[in-house]
Amino acid sequence: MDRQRTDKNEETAAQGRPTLKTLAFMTGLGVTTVSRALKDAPEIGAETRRRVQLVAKQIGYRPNRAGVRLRTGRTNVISLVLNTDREIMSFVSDIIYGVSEVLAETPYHLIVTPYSRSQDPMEPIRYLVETGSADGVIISRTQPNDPRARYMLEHGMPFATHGRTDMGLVHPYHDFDNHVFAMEAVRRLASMGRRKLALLSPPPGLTYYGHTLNGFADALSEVGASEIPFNAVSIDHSIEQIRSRTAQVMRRENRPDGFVSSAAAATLAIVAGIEDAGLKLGRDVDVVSKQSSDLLHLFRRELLVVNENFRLAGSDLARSVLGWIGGAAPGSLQRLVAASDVQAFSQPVLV
Amino acid sequence: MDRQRTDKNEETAAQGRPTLKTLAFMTGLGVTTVSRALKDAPEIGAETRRRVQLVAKQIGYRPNRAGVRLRTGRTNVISLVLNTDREIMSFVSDIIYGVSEVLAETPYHLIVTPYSRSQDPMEPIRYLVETGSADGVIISRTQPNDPRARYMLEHGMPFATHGRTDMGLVHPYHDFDNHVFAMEAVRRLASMGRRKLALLSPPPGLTYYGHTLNGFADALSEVGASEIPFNAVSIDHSIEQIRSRTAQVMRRENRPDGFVSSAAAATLAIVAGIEDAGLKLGRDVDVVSKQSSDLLHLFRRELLVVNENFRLAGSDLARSVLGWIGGAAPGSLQRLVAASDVQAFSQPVLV
DNA sequence: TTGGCAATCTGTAACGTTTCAGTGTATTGA
DNA sequence: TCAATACACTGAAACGTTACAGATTGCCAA
Repeated sequence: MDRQRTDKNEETAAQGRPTLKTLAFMTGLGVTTVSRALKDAPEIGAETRRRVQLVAKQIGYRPNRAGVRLRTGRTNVISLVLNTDREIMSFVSDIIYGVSEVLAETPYHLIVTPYSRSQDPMEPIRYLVETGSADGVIISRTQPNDPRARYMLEHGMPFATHGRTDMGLVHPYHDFDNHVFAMEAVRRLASMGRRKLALLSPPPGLTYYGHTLNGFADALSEVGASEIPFNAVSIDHSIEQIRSRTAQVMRRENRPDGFVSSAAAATLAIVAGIEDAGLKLGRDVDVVSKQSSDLLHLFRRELLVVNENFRLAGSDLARSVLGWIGGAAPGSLQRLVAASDVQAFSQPVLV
Repeated sequence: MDRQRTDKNEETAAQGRPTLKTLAFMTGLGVTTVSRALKDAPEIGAETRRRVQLVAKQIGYRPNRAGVRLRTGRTNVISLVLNTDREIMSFVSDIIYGVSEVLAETPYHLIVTPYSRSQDPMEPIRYLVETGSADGVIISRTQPNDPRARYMLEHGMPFATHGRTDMGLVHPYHDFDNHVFAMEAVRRLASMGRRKLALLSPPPGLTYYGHTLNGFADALSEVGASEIPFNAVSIDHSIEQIRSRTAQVMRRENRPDGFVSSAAAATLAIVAGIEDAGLKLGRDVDVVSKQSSDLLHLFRRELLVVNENFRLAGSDLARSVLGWIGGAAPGSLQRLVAASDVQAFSQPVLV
């Protein structure tokens, strides 16, 4: 009996990666005690606890994720659900960086769960919930009535949304105040004497489409400017579509003298369209655009910009999900980021 | 005995997610048989196999990842290792999309493993290998003598690199032919009468830095043009640094009349610098740039571009790692993508 | 008839972890 | 002195899967 036990432990100790059994053998304790000692359980003697933790650190013990997951059901995984064709480029990497930054200090891994044109957006969510592949989920392209959020709430899956919902259900979110953005943009254009404004909106259906539209409309009436309809396209459309539609609109009699654009890439297309029509940015028309990296001023110095920080969004979303998992009230994990002021180009300090 | 068994199975069947035990109970077979039947093992009767697979599909059975992982050591995970501050923006999302696209059709999940300024690039690699957190790894920012590749090769971890190494070791890679890119760029500039060329290179240290430099030099001597040194900056530098360095160089007596740029964002800075110096793109100087999305022509129509497809890189890298895991020879999983021709702006068809 | 063999199927153990239900020993209160 | 109790620790079982080593059956050759 004693011999067999010794054999078994030596066998274990000889293996590559240390496990609880290895630690138990080295400390002369039972596996249970070691497990408890590592998580600071109260019924373990202070000295034993220290000893175990010391040995664990020395030999570089790391709990086996599969073992923990099988036993507890906890995956230590946060899933970021992404639309792989619609999402605007640099946006995604920033969010991923932000999320990673937060998860790096935790035992959590980030898994990217994609879905594409053909698929129901619910599919990856159902997969995650049904298979229990993650402890928490981050979604974007949030809708006012978002079936994904409702589903996860019903199934007890912690999540955070990039953008708000409007279903009377409470859950963590991170959102940029697009209402204020649109208002400030309009006010700025108005202050420059622009009176006929067009909006290149977010994709209809998403929550911030409404916020943007309302802000735009509110400010229009505030400053007494009027809207030139431009709603056949949104920032989800292709560069070429936006460009040609802009050119079309700019060739009309009653053309806009100001644009508000919800995305930087789309702004490039708007400007191209303006110039296709033979008009000049800054003289015939001004454009206020959101951007997530500071590049638009290089493009045309006449552009007016408002910065939206997606890296911040990512880290915020990650913290929110972790908070919910950790037992915080979902209602306390909501954040609406104020839109910064509209910025014009200022000559950089040359070295 | 019989009663106990029945109880146990009924208990199981009542649970949320179906397991092999559930299937065993429903089919009246043993757990082992069910497991074998699902993976088309030869010693299972044809009818039994069909029956088990039918029931499994009906009740939506999905193998528990933790169970499989614990038992077999296989994680069904591919890890994409990313530098979270240096990587150029849109580049990353494209790669992720490409990888996802391939993994979506497999049982593999994609986990993003970040590392940042402060860290040793080896750290995430060691973590992955030591903890066995992934079955395969994708790395970028590859160096001629890359310790990460060597380490993974030594430890039997399948991987693929974005960019080649030059250590005499064979492993899968995906690379864009930057030698040809640089040559074609120089040739194009030469054909336009440009004779004094500057190169905004990739970061020194990375393998494709050398490829680019060599291609640039080779073509210079071929066409009899000369180089204006511009090697105090690389595409890893900040937009502002590149911009001011460019302006500096352009104000010199012996200024370049042509640029070759290895990245689109950097090209924006180069053009800004050129204009800061009071010169005009297309008249005083021409610029050939790589780009990964078709936006540079919107920026300045005089720009000449070569497209590099990072989404393709991603899917290629994913396929390579899977191939290696699946037993293919690593030497057969290498791909060098030819650089496409230099493209000038052509008026788009307006709708 | 019998031994052998192929064709199917099955129970048990193990992967590493945590939880449950203890076990043994010293300390306390009366 | 004895029971009660706090303290420190422990083995066994379970999570879901696969591999190993059988078990049962029918069939065929000798």
